[in-house]
Amino acid sequence: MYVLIVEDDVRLADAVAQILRNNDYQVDVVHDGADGLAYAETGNYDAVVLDVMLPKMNGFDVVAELRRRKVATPVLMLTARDALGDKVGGLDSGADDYMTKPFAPAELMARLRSLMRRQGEVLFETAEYGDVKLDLDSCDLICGEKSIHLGYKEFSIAKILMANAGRVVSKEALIEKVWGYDSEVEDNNVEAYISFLRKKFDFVGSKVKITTLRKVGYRLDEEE
Amino acid sequence: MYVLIVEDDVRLADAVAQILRNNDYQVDVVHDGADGLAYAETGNYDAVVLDVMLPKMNGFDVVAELRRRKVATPVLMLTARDALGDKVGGLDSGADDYMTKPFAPAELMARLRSLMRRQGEVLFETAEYGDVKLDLDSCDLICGEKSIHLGYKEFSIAKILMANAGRVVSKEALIEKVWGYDSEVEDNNVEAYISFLRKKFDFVGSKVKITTLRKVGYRLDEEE
DNA sequence: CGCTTTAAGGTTTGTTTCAGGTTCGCTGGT
DNA sequence: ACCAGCGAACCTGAAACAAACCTTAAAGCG
Repeated sequence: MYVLIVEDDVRLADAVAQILRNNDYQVDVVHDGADGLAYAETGNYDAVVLDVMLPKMNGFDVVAELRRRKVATPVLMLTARDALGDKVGGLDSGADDYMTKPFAPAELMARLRSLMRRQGEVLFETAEYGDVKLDLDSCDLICGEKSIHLGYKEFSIAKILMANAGRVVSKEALIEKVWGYDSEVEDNNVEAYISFLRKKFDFVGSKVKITTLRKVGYRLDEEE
Repeated sequence: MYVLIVEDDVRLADAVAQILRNNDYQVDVVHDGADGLAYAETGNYDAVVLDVMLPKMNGFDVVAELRRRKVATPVLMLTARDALGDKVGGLDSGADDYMTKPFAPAELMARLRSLMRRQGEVLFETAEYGDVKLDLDSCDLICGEKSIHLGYKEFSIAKILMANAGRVVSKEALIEKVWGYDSEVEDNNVEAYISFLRKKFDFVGSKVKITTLRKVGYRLDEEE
């Protein structure tokens, strides 16, 4: 479980980090909004703890931008005081929960657990679907005895498709998550990778297929 | 992105419309509750901004009626003053958010964005009428065990018909919503799609039929 | 070198058009 | 009133068309 802490007050940041580490979380800490956004954007965290008052970019803007970029990582906002305005602003801009400083360690943990549980229902964490597995370390696609290596981009796409198995993922979503929100990649690029992936799914003899939904996107399905 | 504004104060309505247009939304404005209901009911908007105090039919009743008719378009209610009663009433009757006048343009935009984002995630994944369902992700028409894929245009038309099930939809309305308000499409084109759709409704063995009303339009009906 | 991107031609699928047929409602004659 | 006949509106299948997508090869790039 990875958590990102974005908090400029170093003492508080350390304290929170300590609490989380004591509860067996992996923790990264950054100290301003711009860094927070950059880190969170990777989508590699299971939750983000985000202060409102931050150098470079305030917490609201960070969340808002994250959401705009279709990063769904749950965000717990910290605000200095019980300012109702902050609360409204926070939830509005896309945060999932909100907590006033100071707070008890137990409350922090409770809220975080709650957030991650909520997400757990929706997002697959296992890179596994049907008869195929995705080795998240080595980027190998595995099915039974056979396995084949995936390039990093192939791998990212496969991961996203598997996380949303059975649901449709649009080309735009793939581009945004794999290449970044403002990239100039052509649709054809995605198509090429889909083609590669199909070949590799085929090679390992999987029953899982990528089906195309014209004008809509792609979806991972299991052949019956 | 289409937004409907229902507000009897013409100056305010214009102001709001302007704000939205500046943010690249398509905006329609109507000035009383009855019209508001009629327009919103089409299901063709991504959000509705709805005043509480309205001629003909007040905002609460409009939302309540919308929800009763299974229209899930998110609604942002406007109320003249910070009357707590209004707020409770508004959220109670099915509105998704609530804002007091006067308000800052930025706040309006923030709340609208938040509403639409929320809609993107959770809102009905399927439209439903009689014994048929429309999978809004995969564009499949489903009835019992059978299902069949719809092309994008077919799908759009089916969606509009289902959103207005039991009511008549004119050919012009269909053309406007599916092809755009200034398109040069022939009526026959719509007729062709209606034909396709009938065939597919038939294929899945649905009891739902598209009935023609000469010189008027089409309507979705359930065979008794 | 392996991964990524670009380019080009081919394939499929959804869309539009067209032509002929059918239905419906109106009109005028009985 | 009734019915025949006519034209407008509508239906539908086939064929032409266009857009989206696939695939492969080859060119970049670290």
